[in-house]
Amino acid sequence: MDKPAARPKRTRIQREKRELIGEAALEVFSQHGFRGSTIDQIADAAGMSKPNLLYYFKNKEEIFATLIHRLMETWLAPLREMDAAGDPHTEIRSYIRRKIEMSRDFPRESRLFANEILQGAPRIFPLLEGELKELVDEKAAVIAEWMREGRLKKSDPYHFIFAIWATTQHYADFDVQVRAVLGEKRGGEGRFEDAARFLEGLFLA
Amino acid sequence: MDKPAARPKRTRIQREKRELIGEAALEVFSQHGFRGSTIDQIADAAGMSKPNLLYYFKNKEEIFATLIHRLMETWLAPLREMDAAGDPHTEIRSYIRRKIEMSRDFPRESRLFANEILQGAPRIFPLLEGELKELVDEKAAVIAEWMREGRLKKSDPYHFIFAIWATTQHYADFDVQVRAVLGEKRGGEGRFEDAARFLEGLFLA
DNA sequence: GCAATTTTTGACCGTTTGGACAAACGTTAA
DNA sequence: TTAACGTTTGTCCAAACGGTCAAAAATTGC
Repeated sequence: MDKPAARPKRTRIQREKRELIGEAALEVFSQHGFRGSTIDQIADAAGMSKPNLLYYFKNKEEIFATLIHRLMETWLAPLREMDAAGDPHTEIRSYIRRKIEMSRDFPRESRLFANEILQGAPRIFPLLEGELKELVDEKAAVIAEWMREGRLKKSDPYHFIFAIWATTQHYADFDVQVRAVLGEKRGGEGRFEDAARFLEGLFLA
Repeated sequence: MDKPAARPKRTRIQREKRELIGEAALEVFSQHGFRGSTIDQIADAAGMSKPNLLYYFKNKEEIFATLIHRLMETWLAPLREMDAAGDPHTEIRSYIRRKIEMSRDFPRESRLFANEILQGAPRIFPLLEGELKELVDEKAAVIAEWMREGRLKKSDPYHFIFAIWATTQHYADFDVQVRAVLGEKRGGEGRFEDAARFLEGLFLA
């Protein structure tokens, strides 16, 4: 209904190079934002010349759009996995764990996403209103049901989800600040484990 | 010890114009980030020409630096006000309230700050390690003491503070997303009040 | 082995941007 | 009135940037 999205047939090299460029672009974009990044920087990071890169992507905008759309899927996956038939505490705990793991393992993706939202989500607003809202509506209903059944402490399911997002992504997006405040001793690798434990206690009181 | 900071004597016009430029720069920088903003945009927003603006500020960097340093004070004020002698629940509740009010009333400041941290805090890292860390160390000790006395549910005081920061600032920084998900009905002005109530319940369980 | 196709490169272009500068304008106070 | 000082503007520049293009080089399919 939306778009046939006539999948362009790609050669092996095209697939590989687009992948390589995506990786390089993620590195650069997540550090400097869209406007702060240059095609030259990305080309450098990908080990190729600018015109060569532009042979694989029409322009800077298209690189960014491709990245962020791919990202959205990864990003929503953990929430999708939340199972209405499962045990509420187990489900919530797993969700928090997975989100913290994503902050630990994919901080660049998290920052790229944060950057886009901060700027007003110019490129993905339709997805927020559409796909994201639908998913959250669905899961909020699940949580609300759990609360009604007395299997989870009553509160606002939407703000409950927001709070999980905010706290878990904080450890990727505000990493510098977290490490600066925790200092040498507690700012090491263990901080994600500490965070996960704290958040489980907070949300599953 | 640090810098005599020989306060430059300014004329009335200089004070007024620098203020005007600061306001305009906040508007522009918070929307597009540092690299995404141009001096021309800021000059336009301030209703003056580019060379005129550069008569009041040496360069783009200095405008940004001035803004973000001024901002830090405002930002830390609510935490500073947390009183060790007060009632723990009242103090925490007030802190959350104040932070939510800041997200509602000064979203541009919040986004500017978030942007800076996201990029790795290139301009304010020393402040994070210094002033901010000291303040948090102090208040974390206060909270830890409250917990030891059994006047507040036990948890990690540092992550407790992080969680308050993350959740409250979320409503400024991720505003577009929050509104997109909540939709027409719940995404109106009332969302801050809803958030405040939810967060009080979450942190003061 | 060779022609067709895909990939890579260097040179180039128009625009945007941060910033410099000198000249003009306005204000103040002796 | 006038000299000194503060403010504003138009013009200009060099660098950075996004993107094009034609031609060279490499790869692929027969």
